[in-house]
Amino acid sequence: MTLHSAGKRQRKEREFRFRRAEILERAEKLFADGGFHETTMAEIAESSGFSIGGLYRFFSGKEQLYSILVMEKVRLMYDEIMGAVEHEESTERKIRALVISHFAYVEHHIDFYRLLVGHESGLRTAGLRNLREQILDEHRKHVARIEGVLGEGIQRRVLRQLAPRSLANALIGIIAYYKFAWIMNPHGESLSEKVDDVLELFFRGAAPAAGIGPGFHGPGKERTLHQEAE
Amino acid sequence: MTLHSAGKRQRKEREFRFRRAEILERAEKLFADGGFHETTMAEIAESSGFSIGGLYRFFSGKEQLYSILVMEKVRLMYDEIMGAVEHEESTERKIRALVISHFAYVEHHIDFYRLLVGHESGLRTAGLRNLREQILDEHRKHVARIEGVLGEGIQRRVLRQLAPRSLANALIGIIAYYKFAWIMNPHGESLSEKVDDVLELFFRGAAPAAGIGPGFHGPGKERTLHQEAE
Amino acid sequence: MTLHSAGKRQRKEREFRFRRAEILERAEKLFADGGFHETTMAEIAESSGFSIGGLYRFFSGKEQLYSILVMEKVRLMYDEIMGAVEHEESTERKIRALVISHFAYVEHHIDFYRLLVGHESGLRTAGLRNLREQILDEHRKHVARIEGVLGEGIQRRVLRQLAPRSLANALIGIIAYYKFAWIMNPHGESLSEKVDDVLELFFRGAAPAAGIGPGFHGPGKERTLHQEAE
Amino acid sequence: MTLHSAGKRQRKEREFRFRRAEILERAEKLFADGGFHETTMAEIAESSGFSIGGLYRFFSGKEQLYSILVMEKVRLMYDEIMGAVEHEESTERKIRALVISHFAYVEHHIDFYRLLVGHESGLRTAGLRNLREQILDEHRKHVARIEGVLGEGIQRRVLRQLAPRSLANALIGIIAYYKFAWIMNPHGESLSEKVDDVLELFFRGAAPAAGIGPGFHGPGKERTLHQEAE
DNA sequence: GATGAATGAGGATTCATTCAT
DNA sequence: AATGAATGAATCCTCATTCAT
Repeated sequence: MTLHSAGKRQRKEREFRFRRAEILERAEKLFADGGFHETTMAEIAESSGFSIGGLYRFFSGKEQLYSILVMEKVRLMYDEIMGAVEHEESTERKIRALVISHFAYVEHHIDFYRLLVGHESGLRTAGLRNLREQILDEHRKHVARIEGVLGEGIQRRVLRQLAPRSLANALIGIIAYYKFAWIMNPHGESLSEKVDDVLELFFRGAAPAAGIGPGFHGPGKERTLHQEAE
Repeated sequence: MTLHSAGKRQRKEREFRFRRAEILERAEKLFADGGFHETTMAEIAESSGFSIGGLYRFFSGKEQLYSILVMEKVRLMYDEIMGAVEHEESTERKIRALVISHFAYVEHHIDFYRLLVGHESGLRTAGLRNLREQILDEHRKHVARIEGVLGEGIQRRVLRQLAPRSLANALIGIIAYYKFAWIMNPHGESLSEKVDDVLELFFRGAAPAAGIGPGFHGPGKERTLHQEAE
Repeated sequence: MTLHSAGKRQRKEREFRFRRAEILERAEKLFADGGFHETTMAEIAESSGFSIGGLYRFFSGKEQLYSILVMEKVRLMYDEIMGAVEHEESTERKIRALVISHFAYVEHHIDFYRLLVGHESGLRTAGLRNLREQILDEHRKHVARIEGVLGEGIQRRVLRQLAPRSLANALIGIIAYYKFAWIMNPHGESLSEKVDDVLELFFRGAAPAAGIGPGFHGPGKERTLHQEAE
Repeated sequence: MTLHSAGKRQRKEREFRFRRAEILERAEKLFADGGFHETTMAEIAESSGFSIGGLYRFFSGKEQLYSILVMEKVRLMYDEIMGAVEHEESTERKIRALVISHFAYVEHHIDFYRLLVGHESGLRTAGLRNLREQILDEHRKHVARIEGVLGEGIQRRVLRQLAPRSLANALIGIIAYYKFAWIMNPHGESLSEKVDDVLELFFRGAAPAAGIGPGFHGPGKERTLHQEAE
């Protein structure tokens, strides 16, 4: 009977998780469409096939539901992205994997991205202020890991001798804006096609290659900023 | 008497504008702290020294107040930024001016930036959906102007023969993320110091200059992506 | 100078009355269109060309304005109607004059009638409860005067030996409903054309004349109610 | 279980209707006392033993509550009245039944009558303008049915060859005013006692029967209007 | 006297959360 | 365990009235 109860409990447990996940999935869509305040517990209940009271068996309240939803997804997202990165060896392949997986994630989780982009970060209640901090923490960890990759690349002389933080800012910024632009505009083209674009710009920058063009000026700021003046 | 009344009306008019601006300023701070929904008209009234009813002489409602606040500031922001750009002649100075003025604007309008970053874009009501579209429109216009600058740079051979849109995405992305990172982190360092960082990364990219290092491979993707593998 | 001031005061007085009347006239239209609550002091001010504060020189508040408006008009109405009646000598001419002047008054004061018909009589505040009583009082006086006319008619054997109150109820009811029907329906036909209709029905009733038709049954209820059964 | 749930649902349904009716009943009293605007949702909630929010399970808002209240009652009223009429065969009995049931309805639904008499018909909002039209529509239907009865009476030679509309106006007018007078005055006497009064006046009019009195003049307006002058 | 800006009480409505069934 | 009816605090907005200018 111990075995039996154990099995029963396990099944219950599994079922519990399953239902919880289902609620989160439906809520994700609703929050993405309407934002936190515009979405009501009644709508979430309706949409997920539960009763209003039933939701409270899985979550202690609306804020917790929202926080858990966002945090779970944020962690999954960064894990998935960094997982792809860690499978690679060379710095360049890592960076390429980073861009690819970032883009793939948006493309496959549009609702979550819309939710995240539309997330009102200045929320006043304690629970949601906390959420904001947690999201930022995860983001910071993500940045740190990227800095690690880039720092390694610098040591390997694949990247220039700049502050890893600066390189990370640029890389993340370019990736983030491509994602934003894609989300905000009519999705004619796939984001995945832009991977090479991003890599090209991140690695080689916007200026024509040295030695080509009016003359060679050596690396550095001076060249970059005054080249045209000549 | 005409003169007298005219003067009076002008004074009233000026005072009206002044008070309205004052309300907006206070509201900006509150919205930045708490978001749209968490901020009440009563708080705005309290904070700006008006009665609740008084606010309605200046704005037809909370949504209008918020929308006007955001749109006025967004337009001012882009105008100020692009104004600085247009004073420059060379492409490189234009781009440098763009970065500088972007950064300066954030530094001088922290509250507004926090508001904009925390702006919940998934708001359901007609008025706020409209606001979202207007913000995006202004943003698109801004991007288009930057594309113009970059397109010119391409013609002048100061920038590589890439799609202006791609260059713009990269530049805006890097700028935006620097701003975001600065807003979100303890503001030890000034953002203005980072201008050269951004320019360096945007123009020259993350890879070491060609012709320096293990060998020269000519420009192009191949080099960029496989250099390390060698 | 006494004379002078007296003249001045008189002029002021006249002007005061004139302005007051003008306000009431404009307010009448607004109240007729929108009812008491839907009409704001600001609208009345706007419509009558006064400032909001200015209205309070003539009336101590909205309820008083409304009450005065209604009571003055109600009294004028009944006075005008009964004035026409009193000019007549014979009972029948008096009754005819009553109908005519009732109808004429509606036709010439549609706004006021709409106001009166739309008047919410169950108002809770002391001032408006009082108004309701006053209107009823005037109405009762009007009914009493009509009863007087009708009582006289009974004595003169021009009217049947019924209770004057009953005759009055019938007459007033018929008149009132004609007015109501006319106000509520597309005003194709003029109400004045209906005067003879009303008189015919009031005097002679709906049943065919005795002695004409299947047989004579003598006056009285029996005939009226069982005639058809035969 | 189907049976069980079905029973349960039915019980719920019945209870829902019951509570809804209870709210309407209490609201009727309050609206009758204070009119639409003076009555607050809080009062209705208090009076009917619900919480404020609870009312919104039954009605989508105050206007809907009011509209439903009025329309349901208006329809019931006319149905009940005309139901009594339709049970009769002869025109005279029909008319008598009409008067009786009109009077009975007022006597048994004083609150509703007060509400209807005090109903402010000039309400500005869309919902209440609509209500006004609906009330008028029902009234028009009622008038049309009465015209039908009277038209039939004309064909049966029980009523004079006048326009059915005119006869209807007179009958309805007399009935309505008796009701109004009764509602507005201290209710010493019962309205039902007045039925014969009304019928006598409607059928035979106010003038003495022809052939009785100073002389016989034959039927027609001339007699009616100039009799006294002779 | 005249103005109209300012006040703020008051009311309809929403919705997260609870809890009796 | 599950339900969903009930609660009532919280919020936006209106507008009669006042009063400084």
